[in-house]
Amino acid sequence: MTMMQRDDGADDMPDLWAGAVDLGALGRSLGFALRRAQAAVAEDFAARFGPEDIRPIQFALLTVLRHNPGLRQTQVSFALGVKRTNFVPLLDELTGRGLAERRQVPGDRRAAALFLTRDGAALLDRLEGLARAHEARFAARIGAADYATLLGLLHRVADRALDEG
Amino acid sequence: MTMMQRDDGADDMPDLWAGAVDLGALGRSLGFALRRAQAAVAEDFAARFGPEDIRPIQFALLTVLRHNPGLRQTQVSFALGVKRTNFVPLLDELTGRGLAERRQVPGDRRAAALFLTRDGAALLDRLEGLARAHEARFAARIGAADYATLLGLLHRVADRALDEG
DNA sequence: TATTGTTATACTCTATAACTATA
DNA sequence: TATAGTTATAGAGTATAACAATA
Repeated sequence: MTMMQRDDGADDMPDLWAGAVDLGALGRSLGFALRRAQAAVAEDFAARFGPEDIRPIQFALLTVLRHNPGLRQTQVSFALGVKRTNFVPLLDELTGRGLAERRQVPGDRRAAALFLTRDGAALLDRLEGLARAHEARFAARIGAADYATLLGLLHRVADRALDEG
Repeated sequence: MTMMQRDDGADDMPDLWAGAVDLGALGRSLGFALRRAQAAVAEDFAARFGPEDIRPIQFALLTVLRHNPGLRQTQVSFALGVKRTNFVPLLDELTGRGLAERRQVPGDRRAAALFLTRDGAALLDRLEGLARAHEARFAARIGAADYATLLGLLHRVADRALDEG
């Protein structure tokens, strides 16, 4: 129950103490609510995928490659919301670990088509089990119906209408 | 309508192209949905608060100081979900700009009590108008009722039950 | 001994500019 | 001229370890 720090270096960030503080308008801030939810989800993800040494964006990349073998680098980076310039080292790490690979594109010698390797596919098989448990945790926390509602609302927030600024 | 890059350095990360790619299980991933929503909200925040040179966490800090004058550094950092070690330079920047200040605590010479300065309060008055417009944009995007629902669901995701791992 | 604030440091994420080799 | 991928770099965000002053 105590929210004290562990002796030395390692802090923790107790969401529990926050209750004692008046957050004012932050309580009605979408950005702040997203931040808190992100932290909770990221913590659970790290606990499950950490032993496999896989971060969220890496899992997302492997998943996109499985469902879209042969996509160009730029297409994948855009789908993930990662600038193509930052995508390079991200992909490099996975290719370096033998999980993904670049292949030449017949018609265009500039382009690289991306594929999962056999090892990458095998790893992803295992990761998908972790992912299901990860999602299930939050579905259980707020209820399956609200979980589905939440996913839909988040995507509606992200999918800006074309007539908006 | 084109999602081409602007000539040179500046990429953009078109969420629109993502539709052409099969995201597979990512479509049912809470973390990925949070990431997309975060990006949309952060973009709007930056457009509005950028001219004031205020980032989300800085606005959050100013807001907490207004509603809780005299709190200790550690309490504020915990309320914001920022480790106290990372909180130091964050607060330093605001005190350096004359927006917040540390004061001595009578009973404890280790501690620092935090307050908004007059300038900080004046700035926050203006920022709160920007914040209202910022929130209103997303309330309008998905509807006021769904916006309220979304806020509630996000906080339920973050507020872990005590009997959970 | 424990806590408050602090420094130093490292790693990840994100962003811009500019380059190369192709087209 | 424009595009695909790349490099270099800088700014934030976040993490751990360890210290001084004080309790």
